[in-house]
Amino acid sequence: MSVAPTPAEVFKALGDPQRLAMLEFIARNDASCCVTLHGVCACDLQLSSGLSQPTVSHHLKILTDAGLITATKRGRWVHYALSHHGSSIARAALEQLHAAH
Amino acid sequence: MSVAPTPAEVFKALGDPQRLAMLEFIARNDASCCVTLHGVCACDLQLSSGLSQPTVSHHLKILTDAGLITATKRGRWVHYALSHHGSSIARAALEQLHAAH
DNA sequence: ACAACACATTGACAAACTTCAATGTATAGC
DNA sequence: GCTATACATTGAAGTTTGTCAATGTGTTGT
Repeated sequence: MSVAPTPAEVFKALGDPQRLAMLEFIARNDASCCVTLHGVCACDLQLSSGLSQPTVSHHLKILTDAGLITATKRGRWVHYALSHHGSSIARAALEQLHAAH
Repeated sequence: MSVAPTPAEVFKALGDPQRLAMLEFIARNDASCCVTLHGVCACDLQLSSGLSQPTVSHHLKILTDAGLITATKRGRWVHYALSHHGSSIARAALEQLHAAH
């Protein structure tokens, strides 16, 4: 579905305070390493951010398209977890800049 | 004059293809390690990007404010070089995300 | 089947961004 | 001084982004 995101796309997704806060919230409550917890659903982010539900959904789509998080639907909920795909692209882009130095 | 840039500011500055290309150009022609070369001036970036002079100046200001490059005026020219300040902020923000994981 | 819930999508609007033409500022050379 | 050069700033146009209200889709429980 989503093609490989470009470095600029990843950085652009990271370039919003609200989305960075969402990422941090997901990171702190990530359950991808300990399966006992249920992880982070969109309603949690709606509560923590104070934004409206459509706005949260919009930001989550951008983060997902950038490969920064993964969305897995379980029942009525969609659980979000960190994905290393996007951030590794960002890290590689940063490294490449300083490698040419 | 410029206060410490926030991670979101740095990422936003990186989130534009033209600015990323400029950064890469500056990185490849950086002279901060070998003083014999004269480095990159704004006119070089104008030529390599194909953008107008005011647009190049605008992007360079954004990159400078984000702490990603430094601008040093020598005579009529302003020479731009990579700065590790901004990118280290970006790297730290990425690390912090995965440290909480 | 029906109601309630979790989330996505659409439409709309204000703010921000990208871009360039025109103009301003400072430096170098005559 | 005057002219040319290198870059910054201003003003304006078109596009994109962030946000929410309204609505749609799918799932759970009764």
